[in-house]
Formats: sequence, C-alpha cells, structure tokens
Amino acid sequence: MTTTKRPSSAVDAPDPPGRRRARKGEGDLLRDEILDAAERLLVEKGNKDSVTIRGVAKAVGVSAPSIYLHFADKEELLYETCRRVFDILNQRLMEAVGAGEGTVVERMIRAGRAYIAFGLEHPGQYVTLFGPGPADSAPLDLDDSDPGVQAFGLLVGLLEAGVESGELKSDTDVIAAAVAVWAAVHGTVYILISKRGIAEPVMTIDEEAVIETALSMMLDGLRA
Amino acid sequence: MTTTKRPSSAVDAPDPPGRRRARKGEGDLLRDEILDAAERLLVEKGNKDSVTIRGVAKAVGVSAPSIYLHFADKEELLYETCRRVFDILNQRLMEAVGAGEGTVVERMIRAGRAYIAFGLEHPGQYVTLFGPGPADSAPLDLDDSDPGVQAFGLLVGLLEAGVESGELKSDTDVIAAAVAVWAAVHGTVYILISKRGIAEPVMTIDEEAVIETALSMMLDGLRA
DNA sequence: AGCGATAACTGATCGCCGTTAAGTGAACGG
DNA sequence: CCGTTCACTTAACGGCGATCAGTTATCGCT
Repeated sequence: MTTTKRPSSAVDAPDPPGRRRARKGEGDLLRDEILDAAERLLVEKGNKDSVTIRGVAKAVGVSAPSIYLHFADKEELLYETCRRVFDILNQRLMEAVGAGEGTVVERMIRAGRAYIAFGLEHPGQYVTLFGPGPADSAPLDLDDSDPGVQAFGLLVGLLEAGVESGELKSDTDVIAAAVAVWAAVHGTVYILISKRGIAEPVMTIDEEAVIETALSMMLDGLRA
Repeated sequence: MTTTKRPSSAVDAPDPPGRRRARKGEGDLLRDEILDAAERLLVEKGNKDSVTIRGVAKAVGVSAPSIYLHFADKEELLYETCRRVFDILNQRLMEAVGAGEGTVVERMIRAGRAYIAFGLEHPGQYVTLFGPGPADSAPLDLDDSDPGVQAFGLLVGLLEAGVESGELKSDTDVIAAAVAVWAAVHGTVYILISKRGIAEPVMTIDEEAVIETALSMMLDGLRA
C-alpha cells in the first residue's frame, strides 16, 4: 500500500486506472462510462468477440462483476452500445429523406447512400448489431423504439408514397419490396465491410462504383 | 476400470463413445470424421460459436487435442467444413446457369434463385462462411479453387455475356455490377436467415415474395 | 458525532473455452 | 524381437462469461 490511495487528489488521473466510487444516487454514471468504453473498444477491435467484459471493466477502471450491476449479460451490453449509434443512423436517414424534398426515387437514393455510408463508417457496430447472434436468441420482442423498426417503417412509408404517386410500379408489394431494398443495401454494406483489407478476389473494388450501381440498379427496377 | 475396455467387442457401438484407433496409414480417416461431426453440429446449433472443439471431439469419440493433428485451429476446421458444402453450391449454380439455356437475364434469375435457396437451406454454414470473421483475419489469399472466387467468376462471365449481347446496359461496369448483384442476393439470404423465427417487426414476411421482388428488381435495373 | 441501512463495488471462484506440451501405446519395418 | 513412427491421450495454461458472498463508502437520522 504505498501508492494506492485516492480519497483525495483524484482529479489529475482521467479515469481508467483508479475510479472514484459514485455517490449514493449516482450509480447510473457508471453505466454510461461502461457504454462509452465498450463503444471505444468495439470500434478499435472491430469485432465483438474481441471485446471482453473484463476488458471493458479494466478500461473503465472497475472490476468485471460491476458490469453486471448495469447489464444483464454481454449481449445486452453490446446491444445497448450499438443501439446508441443506430439512433444516429435514424436521424441521418430522416434528414436524407425529409430535407431537400425531390421525388421519391431521389429521396430513396439519398437514404440509401446515407445508410451505406453510415454502415461503412461504423463497421464494428454494424456487424455486431446485424451480424449473427446466438442461435437461441430470444424472440427479441422489438418495439417501436427499436431503431431497426423505425428505419424499416420509414422505408415502407417511402415506398407507399412512391406507389401512390405513380412513381413506382403500381403492383408493388411494399412490404416485400422494403425487405428486398433493405437486403440490397445491407448486403452492400456487409460485403464492402468484409472485403475491406483482404486480398481482392479478382481486382480492387471501387467502392463508389459498387454503391452507385447497387442503388441505381435497385431503383430502376422499382420504377414504373 | 469396470466397463472401459474395448480391444475386442467394438462393433456394436457405432462410433461416438469409443473409437477404434486408425491403422498406420489411415490417419486421414479421422479428418473426415471430424469434418462430418463439425458439419452436423454446425447445422444443429446454427451458430459457429456454439460449435466447440471439445464438442466436435466428443461427437467423434476422440480427445480434443486430436483435432489439432488435422486442423491448425478452429477457424480452419470451420472453413473446411463450410467449404465442402459450398462446392455443392457452385455445382448448383453452374447447373442453373448452364442448363436450359435461355437469355442471360433468365439464367441470372435461375442462378439467383438457386443461390438464395441454397443459403436458406444451409444457414449455419452460410453465416459461418460469410459472417464476420476475426478482425485480424489474415489477408486470406484465396486462389481459384475457392468456391467464392469461382462463383464470382461465373457471375462476372454472365454479366459480360449480357453486355456483349446487348441484353444489359452497355455502359455497365461488370465488376461493380457483379459485386452489387452479389450483395443484393447475399443480403436477401442474410436477412431472411436472421429474421427466421424472430418476432416479425411489422408483419409476417413472405419469403417467396421477397425473393422474387429482389431478383426482378435487380435485373430490371440491369436490363438495357 | 455516531450509527444502522443501503447503494456501489470487489475478490474469489465456477465451469467452459481454445490451445499447447509432454507422454503413451499400438502398429509396422527390419 | 526391437526400435521407430504414427495415432492418439492426459494434463495443464491462460482467458473467457458469469455468479456469489462479502466489503466499503455514503447516506438519513438521531
């Protein structure tokens, strides 16, 4: 016990090694610190399996079991971590769709570009949230606050508007089309993420060209 | 040591618990048994993290370290496991493309349907092979024997034929288009797999409708 | 100022994992 | 019959997610 004491003089060290215990009503402070650390580690490691409960705890400057005071298990921690950034995605999607107006097709293109760009900016969170979860994963009763549900609703609304205005094929099954469109942009994000930095199978992939091809392909196919 | 002996009388038990040691030149027998067991477990668990080296070893009736006599690590074991089934996919794709002839668009639709159907039939292997690997994953120098490279080459060839025959837009960047098409079918498979058996976000998804919508959307967008 | 209650957090431990090192015994060639 | 070699095992390491039984700091209250 030579150096380990911190009742006073605790403002210089930022946080990680020694952390001041939260005061009585402020237990939730730790929750946010945990989420921040988990997000930082997820971005840096790029892979959810490389983010460990123990690692997050050490980054926060706390013991591993403390995590469980705020999250039921690792899955919940990661979900909440990614959820925060996906709320930002929804914001961006709504901006892309709402601002500048234009035709439905133009708005969909903008939204698609925003979605893909966002996914490529946050690959760790993207594959964590949309990647394969445990096979036994609970029915995952998602409500309207779930960012995925919101984004899907936005897409369905857009397609409905397009059909109604005659801009899109009138016999479109909007639900099926929404899933198909989502699948196409999702696949684009996923493949571009996966292929980042691996030996190119045939040649270097021009990301921009792929994105624009995918988007125009999709929408030409939907147009009336 | 009451019941544990097996020098003789070893024909009744099939394999799992006690396994006859292979003879001198037949060490590779175990390799195939391991692959079979790994495939079985992967199909049954649906998730690569639920397939453990120890579990595979027990299923074969062998000790865990024996796996490492035939595979460098778990990743290699899983890769080889999935590779076997993806060779079958390539076969099916070539049948779909080659047989019955027809226009390029027709052949692409058949291939797309075959790809998606295959992915949905083998979800465990699909997400294992195409899902997120470790972030540090080696450049993965894939050669022409890799099923992914072969399938991609098939797709590129098809697109080139379509452009040449005037069936597809003449200004198509075939590489970018191939990636985009692959992304779209991949995304469709991935999303339909992920959404299997979870509480539907908006309503029940009609898989057939999604598949047909995705395929026609794609190809209408590519057509001249 | 002192004290019991309670919120916030820790140390020790469990059972599992992937992986490695060292050893054992059966099958073969000579 | 013997030594080598192949096929495999036992034991163990370090790290993982998770649990449980404490421990300590802060609070309201007298």
